[in-house]
Amino acid sequence: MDREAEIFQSLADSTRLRLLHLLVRRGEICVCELTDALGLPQYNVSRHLRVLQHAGWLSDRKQGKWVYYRIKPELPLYQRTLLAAIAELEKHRHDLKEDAARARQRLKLRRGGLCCVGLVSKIGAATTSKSRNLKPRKVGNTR
Amino acid sequence: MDREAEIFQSLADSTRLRLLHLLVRRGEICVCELTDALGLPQYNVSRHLRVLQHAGWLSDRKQGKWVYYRIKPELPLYQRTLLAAIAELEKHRHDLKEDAARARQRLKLRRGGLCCVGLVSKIGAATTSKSRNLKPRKVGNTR
DNA sequence: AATATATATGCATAATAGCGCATGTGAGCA
DNA sequence: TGCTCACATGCGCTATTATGCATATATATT
Repeated sequence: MDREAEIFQSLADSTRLRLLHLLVRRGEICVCELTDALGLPQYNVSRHLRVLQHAGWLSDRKQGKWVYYRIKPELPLYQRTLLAAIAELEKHRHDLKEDAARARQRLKLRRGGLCCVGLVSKIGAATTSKSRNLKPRKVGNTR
Repeated sequence: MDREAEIFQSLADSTRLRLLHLLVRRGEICVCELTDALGLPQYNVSRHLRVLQHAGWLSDRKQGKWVYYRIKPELPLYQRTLLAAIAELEKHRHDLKEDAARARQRLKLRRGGLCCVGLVSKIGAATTSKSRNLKPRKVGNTR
């Protein structure tokens, strides 16, 4: 598969569209926030992020235990056009609005720019629960 | 796979990007013309066209033995934005320019709006050769 | 040093996609 | 009526992909 087909391939998955959509809307978001916003297992989110990054969409930044992802700045025009199409998708898909709402709530919990400092007792967020890789309980309805 | 992921999936293939690109540029084109422009076996082109049509990109029109495909008019905004991205791709991919050049030559041969009237002896076009489904000999260089 | 948390990944499996080949279908023409 | 041509499709094969589970890695924290 050539380069451009790979880029389109990276968009050919509902989870990845949801991730990109959130990153387009909200800027830099860490994995645990994305995991909570989407209500999917962490390993799942992590792997889809890797696909998106490999396709050239994302850059990441490690800070402490967390990894923040964002849309790579300076994308070629056709990729920015594709992102515009994804943003436009929100008008067709209610689930993207729900993702955005959950993300908004989750991002409120940041303290000093950090994504989840001492959240365990506060909200019982999925990724900070005791059991590892437990499918997080749904924050809202997930389609 | 939901609707939008299916639409992106339909773009995640090099052959389909080439087909869409030609249809965006040239309007209505019949299968044999597309087959010659791409230099691929007819059954291959036919199947990819079906995928694109199923994803909602194309409408077709039968005329005699031929089937003409074109981009469906009145696509939702985000799909038109996607087509804009595909058109923009030409600046990154030389092969799309080559497709366009071969298509231009092939479309010149139309007579009275028909795609290939009595072309057999004239150009020995791939799809009009004696043997069925023989891989067409290359019209130009095909990557 | 031991433990807990955030993230990534190896492995097995099931689902899917593309391709080549042969053949079916339907229209036009001799 | 039979043949040819344009197009479509069923079948078998192979390659790729998504997912769940378990676990590795790395960075705090105690």
